[in-house]
Amino acid sequence: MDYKITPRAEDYSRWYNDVIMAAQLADYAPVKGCMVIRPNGFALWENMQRALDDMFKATGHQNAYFPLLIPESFLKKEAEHVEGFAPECAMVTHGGGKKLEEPLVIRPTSETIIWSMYKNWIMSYRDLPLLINQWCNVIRWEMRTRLFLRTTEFLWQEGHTAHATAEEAEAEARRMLGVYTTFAEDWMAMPVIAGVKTEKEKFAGAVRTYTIEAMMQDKRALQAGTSHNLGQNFARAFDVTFLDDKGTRDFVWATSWGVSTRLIGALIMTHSDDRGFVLPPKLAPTQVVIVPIYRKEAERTAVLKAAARLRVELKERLRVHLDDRDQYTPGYKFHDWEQKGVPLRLELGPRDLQNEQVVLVRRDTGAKQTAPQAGLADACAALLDDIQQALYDRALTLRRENSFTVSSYDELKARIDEPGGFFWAYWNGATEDEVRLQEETKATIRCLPFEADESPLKDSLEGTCLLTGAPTSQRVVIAKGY
RNA sequence: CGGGGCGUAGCGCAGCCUGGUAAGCGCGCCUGCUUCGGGAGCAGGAGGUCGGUGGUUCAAAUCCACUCGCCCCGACCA
Repeated sequence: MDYKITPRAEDYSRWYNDVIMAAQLADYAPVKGCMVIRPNGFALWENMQRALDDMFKATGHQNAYFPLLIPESFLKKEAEHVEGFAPECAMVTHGGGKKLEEPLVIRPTSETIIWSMYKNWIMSYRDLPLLINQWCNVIRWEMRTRLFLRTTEFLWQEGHTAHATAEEAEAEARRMLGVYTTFAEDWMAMPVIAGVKTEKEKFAGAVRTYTIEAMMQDKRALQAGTSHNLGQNFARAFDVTFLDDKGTRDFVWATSWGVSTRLIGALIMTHSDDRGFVLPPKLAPTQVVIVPIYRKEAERTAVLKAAARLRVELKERLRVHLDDRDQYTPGYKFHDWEQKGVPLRLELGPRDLQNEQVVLVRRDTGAKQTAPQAGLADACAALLDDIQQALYDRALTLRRENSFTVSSYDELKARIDEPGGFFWAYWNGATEDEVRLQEETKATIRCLPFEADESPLKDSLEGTCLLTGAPTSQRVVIAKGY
C-alpha cells in the first residue's frame, strides 16, 4: 500500500505510528487503547515467542495456562501488589445476566491466581523448584496508550517460579534476566543495560526488580524486560509452605519475569528508518524477498521460472518469499518490501539471467551488489549475518555516543533535554530525592547497572552522590523513559 | 482528569465563517489497453443517510444546543 512516512526528525511519534501502519504490523481497534496485531506483526511476535520459548525450555521451564479471571479478593492478599495494580484493573461485575457475588478482575498479571494454585501443588522440597511459564494476554487500564508500547490489552509471557531457598530464587531472577539480555542482543540486535530497579521503580510486591534498558533512536530509555525476586511475599499472602529435608517448614521463595509485545515497539524504535521498518534477519518472518523483473511475455516466463528455482534453493536454509504479483511494477515492490522491513531483496531480471547472477540489496544500508547464482544460499546467509551484526553495532554506537557522565545535579539538569541521552552518575539518594529528580527533570533513574563496561565511569569505583554529595560507590543510569 | 485538535467515500483532505444546482479533490479500488532494472501512463467506472440526536429555517455538511467517539500534549505504567 502507498503510505507516506513522516521523517523522524520532523515528528518522532508520527514517524513511529507511520512505520507501524506502513509495515501493516498493527491497526487501531474499535475499543480505545486496544490494537489489532496484523499478520505481519503477529508473524514477528511468533518468531520472538519461538526464540524465547526455546530458551525457557532449555532452562527447564514448562508452559501452562491459568485463567483470565481472578477473584478480586486474591489481588487484595498482597498489600503492595493491590496498591500497585488496583488503579489499572478492569473488573467483571456481571455474568449470566446477574450481578456477581464477587467481582472478577481481568488479570493485569497472574501472581495471585498462580500462587493460589501453588499452595496446593507444593508440599515438600521435593516439589521444588517449580518452574512454570505462561503465554497470555493481560489488561491494564492505561491512561495514555501507544501502539505496542502501552496498550490496554497486550500479549506477553510471564514466568512464575517457586524455590526452596532465597539464594535459588535470586539466582533464578538473575538467570532469566540473562536470558532476556541474550534475546535482546543476539536476536533483536538491541544492546541493553542490565541492572536493578530502585525501590521506587520496583514491581508491586517484589523484593527486588531487575530490568534491561535499551536506548531508542530518540535517546529515550525503554524498559524491555523485567525479572523479579519476590522473596516470600506471595508465599506468605497465599500461605504456600514446604517441608525441607530436615523437616523444617518454611515459606516458599518466588520469582516472576516477563517480556511483552512491547518488544515489537522496541524493535521498531531501535532499527527502523525514514523509509520504514527494519527487521533483524534472525527475527524477520521473511528474510529474503525475490523481485522478478521483466518486460515481454517471453522474459516473464524465463525470469519467473528462474526465480522459482532460486526460491526453492534458498528455502532450504532461509525464509524466502517470491513476489510474483503481476499487477505491480518492480519499483513499487521495492518500496513495499522496504516499508515492511525485509532484510534482503533479491532482484532478478533478463540481464541477470544472461550473466547467471542476481542483484542483492540490503535493507539496513541500501547497498546494492551482484552475486553469482551459484552458491547463492551461502552468499545470502552470510549477508544476513552481516546485517544482523551491523544493526547491533549501529545501535551500540548510538548508545555510546549518547551516554555521558555527570558529576553534579546542575549538570544533569542542563543536559537532560539537550542533548539528552543516558546519564551515568553516582547516587546515594533516598526515594524522596528520586521523586524530586523526576519532578524537576522529567527523567528517571532507569537502573543501577551491573556492569560498568559501557560506562564512562568504568575506571572509577567511587564518587559522590549527585543529589546528596555523600561519597558512594553506587552508580545509576538516568534518562527520560517511555 | 486538565490542555489542544478532529469527525465529510477505504485513507488523506477541501467545502462550513457569508445556509440554496458543491457532494468535490488526491491516493487507493474495479475494467481495458499500453507498461515493468526505484512508488507506471491513458481512458472509462464503482463508492458517501457529511459521527449521532434534537432545534432554527421554505431550505442545513454549513447556524444553534446536546451527545458520542477518536487523536495529540501533561499526571500513572511493561
